[in-house]
Amino acid sequence: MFKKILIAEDFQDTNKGIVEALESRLQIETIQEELYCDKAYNRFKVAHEKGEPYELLITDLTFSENHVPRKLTSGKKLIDAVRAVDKNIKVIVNSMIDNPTEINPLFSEQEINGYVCKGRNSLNDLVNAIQEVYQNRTFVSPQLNLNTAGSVFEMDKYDLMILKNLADGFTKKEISEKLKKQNISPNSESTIDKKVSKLFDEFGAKNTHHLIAKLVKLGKI
Amino acid sequence: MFKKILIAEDFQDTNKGIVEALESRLQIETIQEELYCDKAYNRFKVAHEKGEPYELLITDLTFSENHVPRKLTSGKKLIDAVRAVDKNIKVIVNSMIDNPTEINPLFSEQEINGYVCKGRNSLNDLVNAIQEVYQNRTFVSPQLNLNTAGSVFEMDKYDLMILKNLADGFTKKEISEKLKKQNISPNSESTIDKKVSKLFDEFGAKNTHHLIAKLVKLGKI
DNA sequence: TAGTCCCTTACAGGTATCTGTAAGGGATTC
DNA sequence: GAATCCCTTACAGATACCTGTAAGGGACTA
Repeated sequence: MFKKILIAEDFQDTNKGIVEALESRLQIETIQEELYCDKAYNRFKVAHEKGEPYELLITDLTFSENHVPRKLTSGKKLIDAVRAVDKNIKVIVNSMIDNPTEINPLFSEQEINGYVCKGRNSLNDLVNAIQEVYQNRTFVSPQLNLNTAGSVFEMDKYDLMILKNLADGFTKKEISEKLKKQNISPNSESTIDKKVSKLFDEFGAKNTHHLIAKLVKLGKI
Repeated sequence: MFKKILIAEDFQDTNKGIVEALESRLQIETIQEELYCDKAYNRFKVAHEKGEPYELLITDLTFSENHVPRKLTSGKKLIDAVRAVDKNIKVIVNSMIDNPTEINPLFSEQEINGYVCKGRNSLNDLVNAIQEVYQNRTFVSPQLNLNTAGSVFEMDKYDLMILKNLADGFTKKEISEKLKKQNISPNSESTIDKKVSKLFDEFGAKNTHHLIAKLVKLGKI
């Protein structure tokens, strides 16, 4: 089993819950917790330089702001920083995000080893994840179905781009002109009209205001 | 000090972190944790009927869905249900929400006794909150400044209502008619036009799509 | 080759949004 | 009372959105 684990999680209650669970359920010599990405990174780096590196990083993705100035503002940045020093360190992300479009890039781009979605079973999932990752396997909380990322529930990139532009205040005419400049087709205002109207049906929206509000709430925009 | 405390929190790691902290820092005979509102309510009711009531409820506001069918779907509903049985039970809300417009009604309408905002100091805040509430005082996490609720950064209720209706797909004409039916003034389409246009400036939005997207992202709608 | 299907596009008409002007009313000040 | 300020409202014109129709083209099939 891992001998040294580093935990980065800004919610104090969650942080303590994880430490307590790991101490009681796994045989790990050193479990170190930090509330800030920067502090976690410093601790990791010092240990690495002393030749006593951490073998596993467990980190949240979002870290709230407060008065303390920060260099590393998110779990993603922490992972990048840590991997730049030690590209072999194992990483498990522990977050409340359950959107496959956000989680998949963590595996494909940042090559994390496990993803645990916070919830009613997350401590059990986390223990399982640690054991799986220790065996060089990846782990994903079972309630997540990452395979559905490209399924019928996912909007295609084109539709998403249109909606993002609308949400950013561009008119359909402006979007049409943008597309023409970039030689992206289709690009007529009429087609954009129709694409958006189709999304009304798919998402049960009455108009564009409604659709945008829904999609932002769903985290798709 | 309280003898019986009931905790409702759906994140297992957070849940355990709270229990562990309270057990180690406060002298409380019974600390009962539940992951579901319904289960928490049942446990509360049984204890009440047996004449061994819980004296304090600590609850989150949001509880994620899963396959388990639920009657009580949020902390707010749990509080209402519990207070309907025992109007004297003390309630502390422990949530990550930091928006005064959402928190203030908890005090004014649901008459909660304390609010702890999850974060890097939330376990310490929670311990303080329990001690304050035990002394019949209210407690709010110090990083929250609920007094700013009506300040320049907060939108007034009227504007918010208009934007919510727009985000729900109603046209300004429909909103105007709604207001007239409810005898709420002002209610002309023209005034609504102007209110929204003013918000464009305040929030740096180009049009209504942009404004709605921004406000949803800010959690105000 | 002809027929079919689907996507793209243009266009038109109706509706909704956005902006500006102007008129009226209440509150305050002088 | 008169002047001023602010808010509400009506109205008008320009722009943007939404829907429907129709024409054209590419892909596929018979």
